[in-house]
Amino acid sequence: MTVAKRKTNKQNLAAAPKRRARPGRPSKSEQSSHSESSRDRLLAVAIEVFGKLGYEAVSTSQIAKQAGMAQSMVHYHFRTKERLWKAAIDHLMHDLGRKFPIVRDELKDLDPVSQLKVMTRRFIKISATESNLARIVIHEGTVPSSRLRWFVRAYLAPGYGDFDNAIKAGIKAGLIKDMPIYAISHSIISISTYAFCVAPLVKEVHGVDVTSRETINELADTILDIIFSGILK
Amino acid sequence: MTVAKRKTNKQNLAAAPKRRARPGRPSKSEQSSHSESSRDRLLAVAIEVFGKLGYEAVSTSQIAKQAGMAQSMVHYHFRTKERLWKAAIDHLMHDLGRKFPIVRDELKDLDPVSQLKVMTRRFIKISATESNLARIVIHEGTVPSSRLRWFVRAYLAPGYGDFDNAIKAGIKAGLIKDMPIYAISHSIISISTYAFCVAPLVKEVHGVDVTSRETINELADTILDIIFSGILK
DNA sequence: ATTATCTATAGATCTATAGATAATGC
DNA sequence: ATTATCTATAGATCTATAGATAATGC
Repeated sequence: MTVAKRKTNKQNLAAAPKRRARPGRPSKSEQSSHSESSRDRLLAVAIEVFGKLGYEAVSTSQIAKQAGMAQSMVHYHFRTKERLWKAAIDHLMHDLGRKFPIVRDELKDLDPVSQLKVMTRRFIKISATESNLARIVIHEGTVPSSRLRWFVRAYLAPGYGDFDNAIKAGIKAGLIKDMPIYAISHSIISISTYAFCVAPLVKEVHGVDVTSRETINELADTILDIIFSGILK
Repeated sequence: MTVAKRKTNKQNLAAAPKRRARPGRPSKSEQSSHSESSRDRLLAVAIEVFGKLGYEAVSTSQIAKQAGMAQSMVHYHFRTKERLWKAAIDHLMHDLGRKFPIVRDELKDLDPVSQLKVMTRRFIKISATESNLARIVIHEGTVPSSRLRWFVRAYLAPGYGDFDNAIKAGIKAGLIKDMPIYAISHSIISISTYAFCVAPLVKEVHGVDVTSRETINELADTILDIIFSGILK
């Protein structure tokens, strides 16, 4: 019975660091050759591949292999695949919070519309430079699950809340049209993330590389313009 | 060695029809008890679950089970999982073409902006009632693959082309701002699909059910308004 | 003793094929 | 003979655990 070699989707998403193929705790000199701890490398790879392929489609072997260690290390550090996923999200959100520091305080003196503009441009930049967040949100958002509920409670609801509040204030101040708030925030968020999420699709359809600096700026300008004043002249 | 029962994501996405658990070609009377042929049932289930979970995350057993037949029937009808995926896309696109008939001819007499408005509203309605298309696009769009290239060539490029052309004409006529065309079409498409794609997320965050008729209409009105004239008063 | 690594393996599940079985259609 | 179904199975892969091994740190 000849069985065709099973093709899985392990298409070299990143180069794996050389694996030390012998058991036992590594010596300090060995450790320092990787700047990151193995736990951190697992997290970094997890964020990448969970974003690209989604939770179910990724195996712990793939992750370990790309991080350059044995599959069992995933379970040594995180016990289960699900806990690895949660730890990866925590790591990602903490990281983003550090790289793109928090919103509201420094914007206090601006009117709500100016606040919203700053927030939107910042959000576009985040989506462009860290598209894994938006990808993970979309992968998880299509099906109800305990992971989704946890993610929403822990991170997404507060994030949406910032946008919702600015929009609400803008409507109250008579600056923004009186439209349903959820519809406005989802519009802003979708338009700010989509193209970066499906970068390979955009490349395929329009030949545009949305990861290049100039394209990101061009897209950001266009998106801001559309959101606030539409495409009509 | 006690191994925890493996939890896969087979959370009853739909009720399976009762399976006839005996071999041999079914008699005609048996056949007519299902209105659809087993091939069509497989396609319908495939569209649903590939949309929800993505290609890799779905197994042929899950699909067969939900369609109420043995796993091997997938291979009898489609030979491989990949061919099932392609057949499902073909079926879906053909179906949509039938339900939402083609664009350009009947719109010839309108100015480009009016054309674009009609196209956008139609696209929103498609996304709302058949969210599997948008979901599959997003699942496939995040990673380059042969499936993505095929999908773009066969269906997506022509679809985007319609929008691109209307936008181009609008810019030429001086009605639409001179912004990059790809940026405008991706903006329209993202804003028209996102909320329906991540319906469970919207439900979780804002408590809004985007599958209800009134919400769909409300969202469509808001989206059209934003795209063409922005959120500012 | 603790920590961090590896190899080996259990038991479930995955895709695909082989082969039995029963109805249809010529 | 052809078509449409099923059961059984091969061989790969998946998650998780057990247990060996080697370095660190007390």
